Amino acid sequence: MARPSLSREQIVSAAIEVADEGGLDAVTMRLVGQRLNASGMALYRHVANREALIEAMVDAVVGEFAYPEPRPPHWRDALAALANQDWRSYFAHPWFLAATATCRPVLGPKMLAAMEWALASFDGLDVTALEKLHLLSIVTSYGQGLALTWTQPDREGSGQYWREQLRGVGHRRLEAIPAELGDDVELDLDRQFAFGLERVLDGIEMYLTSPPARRP
Amino acid sequence: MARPSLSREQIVSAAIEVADEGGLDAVTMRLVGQRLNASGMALYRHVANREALIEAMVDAVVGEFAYPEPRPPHWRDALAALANQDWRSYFAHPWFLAATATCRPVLGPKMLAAMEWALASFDGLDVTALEKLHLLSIVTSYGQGLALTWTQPDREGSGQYWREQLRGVGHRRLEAIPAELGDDVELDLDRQFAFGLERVLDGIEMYLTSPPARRP
DNA sequence: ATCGCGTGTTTACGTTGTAATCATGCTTGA
DNA sequence: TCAAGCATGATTACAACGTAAACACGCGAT
Repeated sequence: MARPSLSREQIVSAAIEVADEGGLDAVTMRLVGQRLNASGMALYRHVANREALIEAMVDAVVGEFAYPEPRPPHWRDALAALANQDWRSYFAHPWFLAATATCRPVLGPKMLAAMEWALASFDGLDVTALEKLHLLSIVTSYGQGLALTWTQPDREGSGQYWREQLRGVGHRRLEAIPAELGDDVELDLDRQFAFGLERVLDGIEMYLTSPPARRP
Repeated sequence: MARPSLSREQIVSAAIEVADEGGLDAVTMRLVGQRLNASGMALYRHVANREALIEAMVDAVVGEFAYPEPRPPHWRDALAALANQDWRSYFAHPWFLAATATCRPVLGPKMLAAMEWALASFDGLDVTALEKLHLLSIVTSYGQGLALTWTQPDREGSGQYWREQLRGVGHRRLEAIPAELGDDVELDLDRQFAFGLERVLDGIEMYLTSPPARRP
């Protein structure tokens, strides 16, 4: 058979590059193909359709940076490392959360490996497997939710947009919000994430250290 | 002038109906217009473009259900009410989070009113305005993050999809996940949310009851 | 050598967002 | 009362999209 000049990984990598530069809307079959000196239709030999391509992109990003090995022995350090890792990924690929919100959940091999790493953080603690899953999803959900709102605007006006919004409208209506908030919204974002992460981990720790008999 | 037969609110409402039935992709200028017995181009007299329409849809949903008045006196009850309210909205309009992930953040009048309600929950506590904002965003982020993954798949196979994924692949690779997990994933979702919410609120309470001098 | 099939290309079609242009009829100044 | 003006919606048109269908090519097996 004619030896293939395109591979699925090549295509997914090229698509990720396109998305990093131009956003999810720029991930066009023709554009991704063009980056590989191929026609847009060539991609369909390796990918079912555009949606499947985006799912593959999501799974590729999940496995792009591996969690630290060996895993920190204490569950709190492990979950903090995981949360920070995910957080960086969301901003390295601002289209990522929009992709997970649009396509149906991806449970690819990379995602499974990540879950395996994460769930093992609770090894040795007196919790059921289902509780492990729920506690883990608290951390990941918090990070995803916070990043969801803030990964998008960076593409254009960045802080400018928020400064106008908060100053113009908010200053009159929301006396509770300090006026200087708009200034360093993006610089504070990492700090805000770290702050909230500690609260979330506190809540989990409170549960883990409570007597199992008193748990709901 | 010819009296308008279309209003901006009508258009936004029709678009929300279309999205509820067919998802965000179904929100087409022509389709929304058709629901109002109008051409697709007619919408452009009241809405800048499709993206602005979706932003208007987001703000409309934010204000669709008001938070309970009067606000529960204890901050924990107020935040729990807020979180449950948002949670219901995400599933009433499964396209909502995908819209916020795609468009840039919406800070419309409804959103500002909601933030005002929420921030007042912390009145009387010894926290700065910025801390109020951060604590609030922990709760909202957690809810958004958890819903982000789970509002999408319901459109098609629902639990079927997860059952296959978890059973087929996960059963071999993820011994930590109980096999019966896939059965009642969706029924347990509300319970999972409530469980995580209590952990998050515990973490916030731990912060609020700690001496202000020892806070970071 | 030749057959078959895996690979990429070309062409084509329906749908999308939206710019440009037109048709219409209410509102307003005289 | 009546003509002008303009806001509103309809029509037309176009580039770009996803992708189905048909094609051309060339290596592996026979």
